[in-house]
Amino acid sequence: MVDVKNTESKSEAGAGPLPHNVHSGPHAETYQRILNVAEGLFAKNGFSATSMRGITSEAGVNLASVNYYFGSKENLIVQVLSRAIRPFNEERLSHLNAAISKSMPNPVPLQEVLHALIQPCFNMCFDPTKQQVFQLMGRSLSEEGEFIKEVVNKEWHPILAKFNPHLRAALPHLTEEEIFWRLHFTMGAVIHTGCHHQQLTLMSAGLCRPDGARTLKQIIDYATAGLLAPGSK
Amino acid sequence: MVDVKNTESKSEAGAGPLPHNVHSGPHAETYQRILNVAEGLFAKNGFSATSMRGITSEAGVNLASVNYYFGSKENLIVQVLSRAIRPFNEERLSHLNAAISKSMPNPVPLQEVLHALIQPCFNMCFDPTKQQVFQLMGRSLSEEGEFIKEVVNKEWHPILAKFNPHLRAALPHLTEEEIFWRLHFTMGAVIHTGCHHQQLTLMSAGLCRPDGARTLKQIIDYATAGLLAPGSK
DNA sequence: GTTCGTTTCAAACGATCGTTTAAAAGGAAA
DNA sequence: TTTCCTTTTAAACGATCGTTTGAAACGAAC
Repeated sequence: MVDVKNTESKSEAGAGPLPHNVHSGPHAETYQRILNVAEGLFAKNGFSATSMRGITSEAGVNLASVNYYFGSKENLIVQVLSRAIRPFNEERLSHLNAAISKSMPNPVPLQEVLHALIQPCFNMCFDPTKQQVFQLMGRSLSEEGEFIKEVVNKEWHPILAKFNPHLRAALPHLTEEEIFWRLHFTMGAVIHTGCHHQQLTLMSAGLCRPDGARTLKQIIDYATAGLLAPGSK
Repeated sequence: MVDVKNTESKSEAGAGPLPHNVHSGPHAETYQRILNVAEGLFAKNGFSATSMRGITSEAGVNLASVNYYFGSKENLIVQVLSRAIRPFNEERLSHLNAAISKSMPNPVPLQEVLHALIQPCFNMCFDPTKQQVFQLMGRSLSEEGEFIKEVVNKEWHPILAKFNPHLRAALPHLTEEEIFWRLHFTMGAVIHTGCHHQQLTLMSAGLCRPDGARTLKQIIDYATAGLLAPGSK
């Protein structure tokens, strides 16, 4: 048996999604199955309300498998979050790079910067096979446990660094501080809409029936105007 | 002993904050102490991560007191939420009514409608003695348990009904559907900012140091422009 | 077939959960 | 003081929690 206790419990998880254990062979199936089921249950019910027994029974694996592969529930949460966020942020970056190439040598239009930032959100949260991932991210901001926010912030930071200069170029009338404010508002609108769009349907008595394309257009129109509003500069 | 089991467990909680038990006398102290402590712990750690033992020990009351006065943890959550939301929404309405009187017979300017809707949020979440309440409301949208969302929606509905005609009057260029979309975006920005403003400080590396007044001005500028953006009408 | 490292398994660990119970304590009315 | 109802209390209920254990099952190497 592999000794799992020598590994740091507060594991920094190293550079990426590396499993808690060194494992090779057919185990990959169990490992991945746990990740997939955990992602769905965490998204649906929250972290603390999801039990390891709920995960393992739905995944059809033994209860001890989670601690065998991930060491602890806390580390499982970190792995689930990291895996969920990564491809999502990669899509943002590839959209932005495409927009940069297309606009070269001119600055990227604001709408296209916003599109690259936001489109992956709604592409995800209206896809029945992936919507749980976005719910998961929205939930992770409100959930107890500081280590959860750390994961989200760690993944968000390089995205911000890449988008920031293009926002500054597109919004020369704003101070850097104002850009941060309005970007924060925009992300709030995106996250809230992505996670709670059923509330919009409810509030409008069915008048608004959000889907990916319509939601994207509506929020880009709104955010573009909000960001372009006069600043103090 | 009062028989508590004949009362409906899935209690609709009647018309308001009425306690689970009919009680009169000095008990009010225990009852209120539970509500106050529960509010703080729910806000800080979430509903399912907060235990009854944690509540009662911090409140200095007996463990059984919660079930005696509230019947169940679920009903305690409902009571805490309802009590927290009510004065907050009353402040919104009184601000709106003041703005109506001032503008009479002209329509209320959009900025003032937004001010009435938003100001109580930031008045609350930057007040150290009340900030937990807003965190609680933001959390309640993401938390497991459908009954939680029901409470929030029930309290939100009359607010929407009262504000809606003034939004329509101030935004004649938008369809009703578009107004709902953009109002939803605005509330997303408000809730996200109110609940996670420390993330803004982090993201801006300390450049943005939100306080009630500054946050209010920034978000009203942003949301006004977003709502006034051209529509499809 | 035997060996050895990996993975799975059933079972149990101690801890904590929300809730219930029956008795004790308290306090006003008689 | 006695009565009656309200409130508080300590203790226990069964259930579930995350985690650990040691043995069984598996699969390649020899």
